[in-house]
Amino acid sequence: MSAKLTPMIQSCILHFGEMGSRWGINRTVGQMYALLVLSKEPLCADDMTEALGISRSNVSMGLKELMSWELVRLQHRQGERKEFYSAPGDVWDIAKTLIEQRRKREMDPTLTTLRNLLIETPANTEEEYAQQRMREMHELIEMLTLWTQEIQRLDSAQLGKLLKLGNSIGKVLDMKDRLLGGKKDATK
Amino acid sequence: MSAKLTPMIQSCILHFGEMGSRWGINRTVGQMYALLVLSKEPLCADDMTEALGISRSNVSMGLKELMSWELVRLQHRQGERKEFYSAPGDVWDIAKTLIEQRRKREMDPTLTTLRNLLIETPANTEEEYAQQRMREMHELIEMLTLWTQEIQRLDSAQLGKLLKLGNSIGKVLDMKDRLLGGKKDATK
DNA sequence: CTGTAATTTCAGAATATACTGAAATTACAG
DNA sequence: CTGTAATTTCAGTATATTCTGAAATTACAG
Repeated sequence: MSAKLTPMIQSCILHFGEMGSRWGINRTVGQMYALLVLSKEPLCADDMTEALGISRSNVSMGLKELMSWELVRLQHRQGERKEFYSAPGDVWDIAKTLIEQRRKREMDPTLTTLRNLLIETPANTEEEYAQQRMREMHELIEMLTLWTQEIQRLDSAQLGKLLKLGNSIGKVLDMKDRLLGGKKDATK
Repeated sequence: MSAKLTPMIQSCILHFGEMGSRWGINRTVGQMYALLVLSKEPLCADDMTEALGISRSNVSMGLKELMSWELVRLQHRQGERKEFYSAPGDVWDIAKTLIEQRRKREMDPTLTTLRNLLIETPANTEEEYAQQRMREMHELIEMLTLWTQEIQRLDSAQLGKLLKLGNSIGKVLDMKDRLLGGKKDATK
């Protein structure tokens, strides 16, 4: 990581690099994305090469990865071949994309696998039990999937209000409790 | 992966092994956990060694990992040195633990880092902009943290009702919209 | 205590992942 | 078209992770 990044920005980039490896994306890709998010202006591949001190080809592969996650916007400039990249201006958009992509990569394949195993007829008691567990997992993951879909509908203006209200999630869940026929009546 | 697992159970275990590597836990640990979840009876380390065809020491390290995630229960039997392991009987308990642990590993360190960077005084315009993004990220992650805490309060009985109602999450969010002063009135 | 059946640790081997530089390809200004 | 400035690909290398077997440690039945 070489030129012209201030210590503060460097620290942040390094941290997201480390975190990146705990998510599916690797360290370098994490760093690249942090760099993009923290930059006001779109960056070209060479900017990233220089800022992070990694090879040009590594940047190219990282960008490909970020594109496949739909986390970056591509921009051209008049009369220039060079391509410029930027992250969405709204962090909630970024978060929603991450949630959506992770759902696709982590939940969808599992739902498919479980469904296929659940249509088989259990051969013995063990399989009966195992299928029961699979059924529960399937049900749960399907619900989480629904959940993530609903989240996609929340735009950042709504989210902003939510934030302003403090812990209103708690209130929403309390409301849900009533909705679900908790012991108390609907007027609290 | 050797003895006595039926094809159906094998497939499921292999799948969760693959998925495991997309989460923080590695393939073997994923397989071990699937095996535990699908088994009615608690298993000892040797059972896992045999069922998955991996070394005894690998099982030992995997169990250590699963213990650190608090995903397994440890049981002893009268007059035996051997230890037996099992997964919680309720998949929602498992999911809640996963959510909680991932929060600890993925969000908490980031919140700390961001907080530390945000108390610094920006040295120039770039840092000002960068700090603004960091502030937004911090706010968002803090909210997600609150969210996960609320989720911990949901017990599986409540979740069961939720499932029965179909897509009631949508309804809950609609209700939230109204709560947040969406444009429409509260009667839909 | 003591013997032994169990678990844990750890250095080295196997495997998988990430990174690089050089060569191939592509896009477009002129 | 053509030349060139850019991006992409990929084989080889470097690095990191996972797995193993052997040795060390631990727990407890007797």
